[in-house]
Amino acid sequence: MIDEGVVGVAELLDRITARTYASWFRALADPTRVQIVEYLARQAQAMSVGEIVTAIGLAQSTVSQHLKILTEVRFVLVEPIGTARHYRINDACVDCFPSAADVVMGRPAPSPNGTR
Amino acid sequence: MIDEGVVGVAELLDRITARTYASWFRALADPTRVQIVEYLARQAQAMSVGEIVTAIGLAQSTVSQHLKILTEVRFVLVEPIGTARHYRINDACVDCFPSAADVVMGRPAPSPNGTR
DNA sequence: TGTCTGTTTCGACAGATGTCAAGACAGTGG
DNA sequence: CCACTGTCTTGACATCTGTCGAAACAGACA
Repeated sequence: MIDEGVVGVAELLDRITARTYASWFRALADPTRVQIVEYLARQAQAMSVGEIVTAIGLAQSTVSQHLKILTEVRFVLVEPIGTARHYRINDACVDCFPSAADVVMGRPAPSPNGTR
Repeated sequence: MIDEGVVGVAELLDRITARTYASWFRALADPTRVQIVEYLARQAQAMSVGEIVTAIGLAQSTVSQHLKILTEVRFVLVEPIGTARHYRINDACVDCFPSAADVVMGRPAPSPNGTR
């Protein structure tokens, strides 16, 4: 996809792709969001906002804002349950995100169905 | 009420660790820095600032600022050569960064000498 | 209907960030 | 010594970000 050019001319990662990767990294560029993601990743089931707020210890509007950011990049998924909303980690992103890190850091991306 | 679970305990990732991980992700939370890292990762040798500036196409002071950020988290290493400074990717971080991503995303970290 | 309850959105504010031009700084070579 | 060259630092500016309280919103239920 990146298409190594002809001679040693090292082309740049195109701006669109770079911006996409950056948006993924930016989603985890805040300690609170790191805690939220790591917390959700360790839960067997989806958690309500109230439970996450209790765990994190910040204002509910703040946590809601972080969850919005995390859902926009689809690191976490949301499912409405009655009047509540339950959030859970997106297993697909658990795979694709470290792979993106590999690519940016110059390592071959792991095979899709692969023996990672 | 929060803890001592009937169900899973689910402690939070401590703030210090979360802040450390977040600082790593933040270093790549900008498209320009993603391009710089990916560019350096594809180079066989260390590159001068001037070469990087040419590749990136932004002001020299801007690139210098980004390189400072990347060296602070040690994603990039610098070696002075005469009046110039050459930057290269830090292979150790090429390993540790995707591993950190694994941890945050709730996957077991790859083994240190691992068959990754 | 009206009132809970759980959640999102809004408005505000301090602080961080990305960018550039201009200036400072350190080797190198005349 | 002076000038040149490559790089870093500074100052300025607009924009973005994290946080909170307050307000808005929507489903459940009396």
